[in-house]
Parts: sequence; structure tokens; C-alpha cells
Amino acid sequence: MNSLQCELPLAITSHKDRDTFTHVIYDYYKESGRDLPWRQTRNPYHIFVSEFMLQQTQVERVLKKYGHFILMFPDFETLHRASLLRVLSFWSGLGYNRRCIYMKRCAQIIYTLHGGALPDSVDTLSRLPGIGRATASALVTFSYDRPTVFIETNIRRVFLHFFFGQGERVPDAELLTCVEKTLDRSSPRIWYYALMDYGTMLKKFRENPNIRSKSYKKQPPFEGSNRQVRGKVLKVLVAEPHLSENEIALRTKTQSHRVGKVLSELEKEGFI
DNA sequence: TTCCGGCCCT
DNA sequence: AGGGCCGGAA
Repeated sequence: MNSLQCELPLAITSHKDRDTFTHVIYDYYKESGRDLPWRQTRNPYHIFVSEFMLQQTQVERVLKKYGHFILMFPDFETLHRASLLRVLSFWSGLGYNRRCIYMKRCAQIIYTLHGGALPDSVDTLSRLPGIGRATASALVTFSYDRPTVFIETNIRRVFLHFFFGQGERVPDAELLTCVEKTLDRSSPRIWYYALMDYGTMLKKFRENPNIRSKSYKKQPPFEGSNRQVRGKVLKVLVAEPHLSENEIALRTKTQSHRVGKVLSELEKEGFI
């Protein structure tokens, strides 16, 4: 069964429609589910690393970094004890470098307060730095195969596509209700893998349904932005930590007052 | 040039 | 509630 064989939108209130939905998703997964390295492990630390990397970075790019990273930093203790600069050097290329700081702070807390074992409660995980509802839930479900309710971008796309037809500015709360009502509680890990794979497929051959989400926002241009300068400055700094402001400006071809601004921001955030 | 993505801070 | 963060693919 595929999505072209059922009338859309499906009604979340209809048992028959929910059943159809389940079959469409699982049939696609059986045929075309992705075999990703962080799906082959039950090691909560490995899953923790993958979830942080996948927060704002596409699978293809994470694939190039994940294996090497967990080899270099094999557990929470190693990550906690490593210098931030060294962790950043293996992170470099993934973007959103603040995630490195959050990861290290998580590692410290998990090592010192939780005996090096990833907590198994969504509430506890949500209180850790850099971990919000989606990541906390994903960690519990993928590490411990326990049913939780969450959405990320692929899941959001799937539910908008099947249950919200032409709906505009759909709030996440409504999508979460659908996720909860269709969750396969007997096999949550596989169910969420299947949802995400279907969502990835959906975006390949039709307009992205996520623009109909209330949380969708158009981004400001990257070229010339402060984010771009930050990225360049940090990259240079990771390679040569002791460069002066003027040297950094020269190497990044950026006005030194912009470099100075970025440096003080990075310092405030704990990068240097 | 446009697009994507979850968390934190304001 | 809204803005900022990254780098690479399309």
C-alpha cells in the first residue's frame, strides 16, 4: 500500500484511517527504510551523539562525522574530559557549534551526577543543556525503545501530508495529538524510524508540507551575516587558537570590528 | 541565491 | 513570541 492509494487527508478520528496510515508507513519502511549507523547500536552514548548532530544537520553530513567522533570520544567521561577546542575540531563542518558546548556540559552532568549513564526520563533529559522536548523524547525512544510523543521536521511533514490536507499554520500541538494517537507503542523505535524515513522521502518529490506548519519561518540570507563571520572565525580559531584579532581578520577577510564583535560573543558563550 | 533545522535567549 | 545560530546542497 502506498499513499497514492488512499484518499487524503485521512481523519485522525477514524480507526480505519489510522490503520491505513500505519500500513502505508510500515510498508514503505519495509521496502525503503534507511540503514543508518546510529540505528544499529543500542549504546545510549552513541545515540546521544547522533541526536545532537542530527538536531540541525542533515543525515548526509552527519554520516561523514559520526563514526570518527565516537571513535575519538567513545563515552561521556572521555567527552567530558576532552578540551572544548579538541571536540570542536572533530565537530567542525557540522555547523551550529554551540551544540559542542552543550554536549560537553551534558557529558559533565551525566558523568558526575548520573554515573555515566544516560538518564531514561524525558523530564530529566529536557533539563540538560541543549536538550529540548524533541531531543529528550528521541533519546528515550531510540536508546530504550520506550514510547514517547515528539515531532521533528520529518515527522511534522508526514502528519501535515496525511492529516492536514490544505491546512495552513498548523500548530505543533495538533500534530503532536496525531502522533500520540497513531504511535505504535509495541515498537516505538522502529515506528519512529519509519515515520522519519517516510518524511524524508516526501520532501524529495513534492513541495515541502512544512511551510504549512505554524512553526515554519523563512530564513534571513546567510551571505554577509554574523553567523557566517562566526563560522569563519571559529574555524580559524580551532586550527590556531592563539591568533590575534587582526590576524583572524586578515585570514577570514573580514573587517576587524566585525571580528572583534564575534570574538566577544564567542567568549561570552564559553568558546574561548 | 534559496533552503533547511531544534534549542536558547531576549 | 520571535530572532539567532551553521555549512553545504539544490
